Amino acid sequence: MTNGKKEQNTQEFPDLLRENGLKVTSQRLRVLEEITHKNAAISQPDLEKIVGKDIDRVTLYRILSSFEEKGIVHKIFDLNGTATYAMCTSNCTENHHHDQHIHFICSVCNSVFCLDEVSLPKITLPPHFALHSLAINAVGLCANCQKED
Amino acid sequence: MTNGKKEQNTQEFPDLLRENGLKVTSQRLRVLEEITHKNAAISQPDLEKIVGKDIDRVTLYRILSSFEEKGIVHKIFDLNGTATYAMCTSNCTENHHHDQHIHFICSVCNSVFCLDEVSLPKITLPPHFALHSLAINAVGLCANCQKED
DNA sequence: TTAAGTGCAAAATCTTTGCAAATGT
DNA sequence: ACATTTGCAAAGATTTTGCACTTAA
Repeated sequence: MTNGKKEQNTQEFPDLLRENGLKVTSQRLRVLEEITHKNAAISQPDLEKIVGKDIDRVTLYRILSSFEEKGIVHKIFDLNGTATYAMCTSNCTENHHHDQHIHFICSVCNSVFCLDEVSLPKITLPPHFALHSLAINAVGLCANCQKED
Repeated sequence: MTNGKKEQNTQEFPDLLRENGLKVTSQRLRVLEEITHKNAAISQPDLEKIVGKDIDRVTLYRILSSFEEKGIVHKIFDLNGTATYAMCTSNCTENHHHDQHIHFICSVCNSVFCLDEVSLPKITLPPHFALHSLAINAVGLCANCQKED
């Protein structure tokens, strides 16, 4: 189980931004750090709490949507419909995401984990439905919350 | 492909409400009609447009959340994170939903379909994850939007 | 130097809360 | 008659927009 991060250390963030035609700013680096910091996807509200002292709320919105647009991060909605963000693993390009992995959402702590190593099932749809991608959310108890039962 | 409705005609709505300890009001009947009317789940904003003249926005919020709480409808988030609602098929009780079917979300018209007849795949999670339920969203083109390509 | 990015103010939405009036049983 | 439900007003939260100032390249 990973956070989907590309085994990339902090050093690589400026390159990541440049590759995507984005200027390297302290705010963007900070957001990248926070997103990769946790073992799970991070919600917009949580991000806001963490960086809110340093980064304007509006700027955060704009940074996150530009990251998503460029394929740097992907956006998952948790059980409450709250947007959460995780790094894209690979192959994600502008307006074309390949976040084809299962997400695990803990029903207790609401954490979102990207399960890159679990393979996607084959789904057969009824006639006249053309499948482009699958978004699978497995809901249950994460390791941490099981302990506390 | 169905809307998840229990083959129930309009006549049965009052019973459905009574069974769930809810009073039969014209507003609630109206919302039930609209939710079962379409072949797909309906979003809160769309519902609001349709019934907005007759039902207060706040009342709509309260009706939808009471329906969800009682297990009359279930809530799915579409690709934009917008709440959409569809009838529960069966076995849904207060605070315990069994909407264990795949949802198909059209990336063009954003419609959400409940695919009751598609069986759920088996997913094997990494150690220390306890699975409770699967929420699978298949994204692609629905029959209508394929025609218009 | 200059195009892109940021912060602040303000607008536009979306969602919740409190309470008096209306309604179903 | 009485508990629920509704509508309205208002508060609170979230998200977007416009614009002047700042910053990276």
